Amino acid sequence: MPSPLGDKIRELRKKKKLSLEQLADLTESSKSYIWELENKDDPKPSAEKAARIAATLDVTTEFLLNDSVASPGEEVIDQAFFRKYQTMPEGTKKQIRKILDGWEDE
Amino acid sequence: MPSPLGDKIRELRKKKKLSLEQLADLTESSKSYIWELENKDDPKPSAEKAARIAATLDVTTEFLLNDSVASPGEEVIDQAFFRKYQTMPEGTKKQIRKILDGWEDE
DNA sequence: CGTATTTGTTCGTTGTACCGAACGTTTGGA
DNA sequence: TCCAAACGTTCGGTACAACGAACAAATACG
Repeated sequence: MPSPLGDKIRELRKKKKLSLEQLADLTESSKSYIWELENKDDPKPSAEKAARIAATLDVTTEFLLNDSVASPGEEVIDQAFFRKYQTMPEGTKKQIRKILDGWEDE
Repeated sequence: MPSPLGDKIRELRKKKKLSLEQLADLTESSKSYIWELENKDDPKPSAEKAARIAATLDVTTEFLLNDSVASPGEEVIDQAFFRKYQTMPEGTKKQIRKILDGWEDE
């Protein structure tokens, strides 16, 4: 009795060749809990855990939690881009915005 | 003893002229819990609640939870930037992503 | 093969997310 | 001024998120 969230975590974890314990350590969790997230019926992690796990697996929290999104498609890539942009200092963001504003379509 | 998360929720809620009860109803929560999120020391909502609250307050989950993201003024600008980015053709977006990826910190 | 080490699974316990209901406070309008 | 909604606050209870430690399976390797 898996769940979309569980399947995504397992798949991404194996793609990164991580064991339950390794992912647990990287996300400040226990391996038994990671196992529960992957195998339990309807896991409901805290925002904190979900964010840590998503970050470690290089996807957005939205991708992990939103059941309708299957594979990291354009939408998810865009969100990852936006998340990265948001973490940048304001000065840098302003420069990037200028680049975007001046972009010539084609 | 407030928290960054609590301050953001309260501020955004009032900007939308919502009572605790109204926000609670819109987010499938109780008003006592919304109050806790706004006023307790270090609130740790589930990913589910955080996402619902962020959505009805028209901000990203990232903004609500990430303490380093500062003012909603900046956030609004960022979201406007993101909306513009999203309208661009995939080829252009890819170029912009490359620029961002190669950006040196500081 | 054997067995050592790594990986995955189970389970009892504990802290806390989240709730409902009662209580206190502010607001407005008659 | 009064009071009746609307709003905010407090609190005890409950379900379950998250953990640690012990057990089982799988893998590595001589």
